[in-house]
Amino acid sequence: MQVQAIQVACSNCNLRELCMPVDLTETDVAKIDQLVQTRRKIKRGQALFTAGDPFTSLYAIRTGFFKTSVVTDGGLDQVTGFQMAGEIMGLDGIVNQVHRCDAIALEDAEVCVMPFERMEELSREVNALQHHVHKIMSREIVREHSVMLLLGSMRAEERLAAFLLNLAQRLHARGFSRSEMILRMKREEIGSYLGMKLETVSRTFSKFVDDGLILVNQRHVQILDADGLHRIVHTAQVD
Amino acid sequence: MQVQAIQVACSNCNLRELCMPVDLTETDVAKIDQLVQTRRKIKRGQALFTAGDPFTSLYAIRTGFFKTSVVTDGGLDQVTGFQMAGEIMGLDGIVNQVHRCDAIALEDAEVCVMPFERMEELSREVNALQHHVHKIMSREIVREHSVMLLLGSMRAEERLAAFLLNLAQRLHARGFSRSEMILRMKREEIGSYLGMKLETVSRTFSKFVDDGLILVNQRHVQILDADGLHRIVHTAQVD
DNA sequence: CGACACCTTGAAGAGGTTCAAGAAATGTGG
DNA sequence: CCACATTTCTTGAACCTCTTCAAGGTGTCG
Repeated sequence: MQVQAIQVACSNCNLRELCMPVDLTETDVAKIDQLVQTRRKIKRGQALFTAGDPFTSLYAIRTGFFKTSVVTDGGLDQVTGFQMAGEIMGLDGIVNQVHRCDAIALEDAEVCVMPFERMEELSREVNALQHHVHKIMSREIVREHSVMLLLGSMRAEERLAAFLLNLAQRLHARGFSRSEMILRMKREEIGSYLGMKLETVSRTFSKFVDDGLILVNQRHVQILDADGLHRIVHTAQVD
Repeated sequence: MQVQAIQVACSNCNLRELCMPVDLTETDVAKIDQLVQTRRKIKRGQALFTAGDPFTSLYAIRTGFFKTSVVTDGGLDQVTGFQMAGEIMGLDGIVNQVHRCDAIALEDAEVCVMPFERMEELSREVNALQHHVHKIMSREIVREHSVMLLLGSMRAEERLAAFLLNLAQRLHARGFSRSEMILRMKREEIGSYLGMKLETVSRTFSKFVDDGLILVNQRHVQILDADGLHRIVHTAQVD
C-alpha cells in the first residue's frame, strides 16, 4: 500500500469545490486543512478497500477512476457505481465500522484519506463541514434512488442512454469534453451496473451507432446527438 | 395536516432502540427529549411529503407503514422502499433542502417530527447523536446497495423470495410473527419496488404456493418454508 | 347490494439472455 | 520488435423469461 505525506492542502486543491464545503472562514479553512494528512496511490486493478475491511476513513478521489461493487456469498456481483475526481467513497462503512463493498481503481489513482473520527470531531466545531457531510450522504442516497429507477423501470436502450449522458455530464463538470470520452470500464462492468449482459451492452452500443447517436471505437465514445439520447431516456413512458 | 403536541418522550418510547442511539448519559437523554416536539398523524393514502416539498425535518415512524417512491417527468414511477415503525424517512431532502420522493402512508400512521436544524445543533453537543445520524444515513446507503443487487442481478423468483424474507425479518425484529404477515401494499407496488409487473408478482406468489413455500390469501402471507425461500435467493449463482 | 379496486390466470409476443464463434486489442516473453 | 497468448469486444441464432393484452374472479366499502 502506497501512502505518502501530502503536498497540496485542501484549501489549495483544484477539486476543492467538488469535495469540500465552500464559504468557510479563514480559521475554518485552517482546521479543515488538518483533515487530510495522507494520500494513497492505487494502481489500476488494485483495491482501495474491499468488503470486510475495517472502516476507518472516507476517501476523496484526487485523480483516477473507480468502481464500487458488492458481492454475495452466492457469487453474484453488482457494480454499484463509478466514481471520479472529487467524489467520496467509503460511506457504506460507517454503519458497522466495516466496508460492505469493494472499491477498485479502473485507472491509476490517488485518493485523499479522511479519517472519519477526525471528521466527526471537526464537524462539531465547523458547522459548514457538518452540513457538508450530511449533504454528501444525502446526495449518495438520491443518486441511488435514480439507479433504482433505472434498474427497476427502464429498458436496455434507456439505461445505456441515461448512463452515457450521466457520464458525459460529470466529465464535463470536471472540464472535459461534453461529447467525447474514454470509458474506463469494460462492457461487462457497464452491464453489471445497468443490470444487463455484456452482449446486450455491446449490441445497444452498435444500435446507437447505426442510429447516428454516437460513435464508438472500443472504449472511445463520442456523442453525436445528445438530444437523441435524452429523447430515448424520456421516451421511458408509463403506458 | 394533523399536528399534535407530544405525549411520550423519546426516553420512554418503546421504539427507542430502533430510532435513537443507546448508551446516553442522563443529560444527553434530557437533550434528546427536546428534539421531538410534535407528532403528525397521516391517514392511509395520504402523503407525509411529496417530491418538491421544502425539506425541514426527518421523520421517525411511530406507528404505521409507508412507501417512498420517485416519479420522473416522463411519468415513470419507482417505489424505492417500504418503511415501518422505528425507521427514518426524509434523508433524501438534505442535499438540496427539497424532498426528492413521495412518502405515502399505506396504513394510518403517526410519525415523530425531527427538525433537521435542531438535529444538527444537538449533534454538535451529543456525540452519540452525531454518530447515530451518520449511521442511519450509512445504513440507508447499504440498504440501497442491496436493492441494486436485487434489481441488477436477480430474477423474478429470487427477488420476491428476498423481499418476503426481508419483510418477515423486519417485522420479527418488531415483535411480530416471523412467518405470518399482512402485506400493506398492493401487488403493483411490490412489482414497482422489485422491478417486475404486477402480473409477474401474482404469478410468482402462485408458484411459491404450488411449491409449498408459502400460503397466500390476498394480502395475508404465511411462510411455510423459510429455508426454501433462502435457497431460492442463494441459488442466484454466477455461472 | 352494487360499484369499484384489486388480484389471478391464460395465451401470445417482445426483449434480453445464452451459447458460440470470430475479430480486434492488449500484454508477454524471447 | 515480432510472435503468441490472453483478454475484450462484436455479432449471429436459438431460447427463455417476463411482459402485454385480455378476461374473469374476489374482496371491500359506501
